[in-house]
Amino acid sequence: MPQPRWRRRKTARPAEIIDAAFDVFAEAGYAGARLEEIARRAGVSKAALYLYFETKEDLFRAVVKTAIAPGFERVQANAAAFDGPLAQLIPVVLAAMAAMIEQSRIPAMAKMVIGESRNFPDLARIWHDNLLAPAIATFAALIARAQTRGEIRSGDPRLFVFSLIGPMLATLLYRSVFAEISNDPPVLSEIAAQHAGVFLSCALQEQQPGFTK
Amino acid sequence: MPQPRWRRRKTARPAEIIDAAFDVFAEAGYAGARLEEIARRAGVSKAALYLYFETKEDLFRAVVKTAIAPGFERVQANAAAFDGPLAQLIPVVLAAMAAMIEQSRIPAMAKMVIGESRNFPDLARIWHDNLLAPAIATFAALIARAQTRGEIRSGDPRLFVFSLIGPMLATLLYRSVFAEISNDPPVLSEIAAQHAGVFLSCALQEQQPGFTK
Amino acid sequence: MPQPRWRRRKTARPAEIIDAAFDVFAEAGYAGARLEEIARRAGVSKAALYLYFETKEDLFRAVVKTAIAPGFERVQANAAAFDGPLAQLIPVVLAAMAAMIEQSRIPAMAKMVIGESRNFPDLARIWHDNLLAPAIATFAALIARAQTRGEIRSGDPRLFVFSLIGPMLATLLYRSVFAEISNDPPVLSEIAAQHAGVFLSCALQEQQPGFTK
Amino acid sequence: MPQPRWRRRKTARPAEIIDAAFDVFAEAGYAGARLEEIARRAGVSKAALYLYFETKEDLFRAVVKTAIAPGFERVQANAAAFDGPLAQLIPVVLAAMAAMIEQSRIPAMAKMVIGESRNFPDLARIWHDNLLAPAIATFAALIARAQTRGEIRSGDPRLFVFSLIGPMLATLLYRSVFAEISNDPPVLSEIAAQHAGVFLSCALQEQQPGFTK
DNA sequence: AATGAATGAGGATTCATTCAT
DNA sequence: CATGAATGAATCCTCATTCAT
Repeated sequence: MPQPRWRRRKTARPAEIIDAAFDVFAEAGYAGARLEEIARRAGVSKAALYLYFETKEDLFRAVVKTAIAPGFERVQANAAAFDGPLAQLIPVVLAAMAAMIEQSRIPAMAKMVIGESRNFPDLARIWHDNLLAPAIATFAALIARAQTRGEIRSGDPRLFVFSLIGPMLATLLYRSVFAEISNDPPVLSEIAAQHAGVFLSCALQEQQPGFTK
Repeated sequence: MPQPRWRRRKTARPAEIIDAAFDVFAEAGYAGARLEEIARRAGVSKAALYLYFETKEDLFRAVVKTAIAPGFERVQANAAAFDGPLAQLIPVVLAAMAAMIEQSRIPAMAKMVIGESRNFPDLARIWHDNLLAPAIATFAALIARAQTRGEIRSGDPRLFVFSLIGPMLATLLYRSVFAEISNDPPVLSEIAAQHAGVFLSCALQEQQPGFTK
Repeated sequence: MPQPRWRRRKTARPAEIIDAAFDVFAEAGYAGARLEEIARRAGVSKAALYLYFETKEDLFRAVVKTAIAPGFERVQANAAAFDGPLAQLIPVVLAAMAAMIEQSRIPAMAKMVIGESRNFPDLARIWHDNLLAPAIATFAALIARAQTRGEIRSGDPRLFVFSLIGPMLATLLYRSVFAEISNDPPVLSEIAAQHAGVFLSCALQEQQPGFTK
Repeated sequence: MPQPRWRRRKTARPAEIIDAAFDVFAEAGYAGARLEEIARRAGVSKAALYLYFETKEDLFRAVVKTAIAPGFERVQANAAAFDGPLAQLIPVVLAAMAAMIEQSRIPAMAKMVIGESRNFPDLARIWHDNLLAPAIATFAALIARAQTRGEIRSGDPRLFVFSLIGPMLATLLYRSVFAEISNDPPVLSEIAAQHAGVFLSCALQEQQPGFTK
């Protein structure tokens, strides 16, 4: 009589279920995910899911909300607190982001948010308001400050943010979409390093003619 | 004096169906899409879909294959044929891509491919092999050549492609995911113009110290 | 190859389904009724039910509405049109009602309406407004007229309607509730005949003392 | 100084549960009733119900059996013991029944028995054998005796019982089915009073011709 | 070629009931 | 005695797919 057939685990259960659900949703999308499969992976019965979540949709929301990566916020906070020249910050921040993303489930999560945004606009809003908007604002502010200090050429700071972050997002998606297909997909940390160089090139280019639109 | 208009439909039907299906798949994802809705929008009966496509999956494949944007190939071909300095090509190419994307259904398509890649690995492969891989190869070759000419600093050309294209992909996804949420989403053509400047900064920076990792 | 596996019977189907549903609902009550059983008895698949009715509730409503017996209305109309002395009308009307009820499904229907009235207040209202209220009003008017003519003693006409109809309702319910139990349940037509005599006794009693409240 | 109040509950529990169950069954019918709701109203856990009742069905039976109104038996006993003229008894008995019913849960109970009789024939039998059959027999005997005394016209005594009781049953059901719908439903005590007069009219009518069928 | 009608397979959800504590 | 946690067995409902016309 080693373990009782089931343990009372009211506290642990929701997290375990969310965990299992994350995987299933990530693999199959919202509509394609089967509650039975989620239950199986969580090691509970289908009915048990309903002890913790009202509906499939409710569970999905919980999954998405849970995954608003805390790691991301830390990186962003560090960046916001930095006061030195941008040229010192950028390589560090990009490397930190790369490392954090690589060991998180952000890629799978990003795929889900992208794929289900139309069906769950409220979740898209949550991601936007809690994650993307603040991150963009933080970086835009850093860039704007750098511009006043003469470290960065003139231009729309928000667009510079997309210039800065975009390649990492592209890499991340490329990897997770074509994981099984491309035999040597780009590595996030490498893109981070090389792109930091590209981005910072523009720092001293202000006077150089010929490259503005 | 027969019914020529009715006759002619026979040829047009598959395309009309694919067209309607595109919209529905784009809005709801593969699993969430209802054949009934597709039929309704195509103006035919549900059963009629089966005259042209064996299964829902078959129709989805047709949709995705059809959407491998021809516009994209043209832009890429133009770029491949260009022989001048990269600094002249980049702004033109990015602007062309922005224009082409803005009036195409590529954003919706990208969302679908991203969202369903795990369920349809063969489609992911098709997109990869027919669209992304050649595009990346073309640009990587251009960059490599520019490097030998001393126009671009040293570094992995494939990664430079992500540096070049990533911001546009990020913008495109941001727009389509947060369309209803963000009140002034970045404009693709503007990102194209400004990012061209950023990217090309590195052309002459080779000797400048301090920005490599 | 005698009969095709199924016949196209779009027109007949809804009525057949309602018919089968009536029986099942009557036997098991709303909640206890199984759509599978209804489908089986109607000779269709469960899914076919949904071609004609949106939900189980919808089907139930259709059943109840359909059963607002047209026979009843005829009897009532005849009664309303009659202009002779009440003593001639009553026996005829009660006999007609008994005959009509005996060959209709009103008893089963009444059981259902009684049992589910709390869960389907709108249906209770429909029965009330379309069947009971008019019937009560008709009879109350007849009795009121008879009172002005001196044919019926004074008293609340609506209450007289309950005096007149109540025994038949009681009989009808007794029969359908205890059908399998009582070995000689009262017969509706007999109650109708005998009670007509009882009710009309009061016609000439007006002057007799001692029985008014 | 133990916990006497808590101890005492053990005895009270079953009755409390039956009480709560009565309400829920009355509101939703057997199938529609949720054990969870019953438990909630009884202030115990769902599992606790199973300490006192084997199954839902078992609990339902207990509810129905418990509700075989003792008040009813008293009224009936009084009637059976009466030996004067029927004209004196009837108004008193009907008034007593009206009063008793109005302050009891008989109406709700009647609805339940009517609604679930087919699913619980044994309960229908219990109600029949313990309540209705004796009551009918009692009144039929009274009427038969009155007939031998020349107080009541000839006719089937059992049918006279339905003539006598039917209007009250009709009123009771009308009130409980259309409680929320009819804005001035008939009052039981008034029907009792007025109908007593109607019924007794026939006492002295024996010789009068013209009202038999 | 086209479709209205029909269905089988399957999915989310509910609920009476059990079990370990 | 009492219960929170868990579940198996339905049950309603959906939808891709088929078939007779």
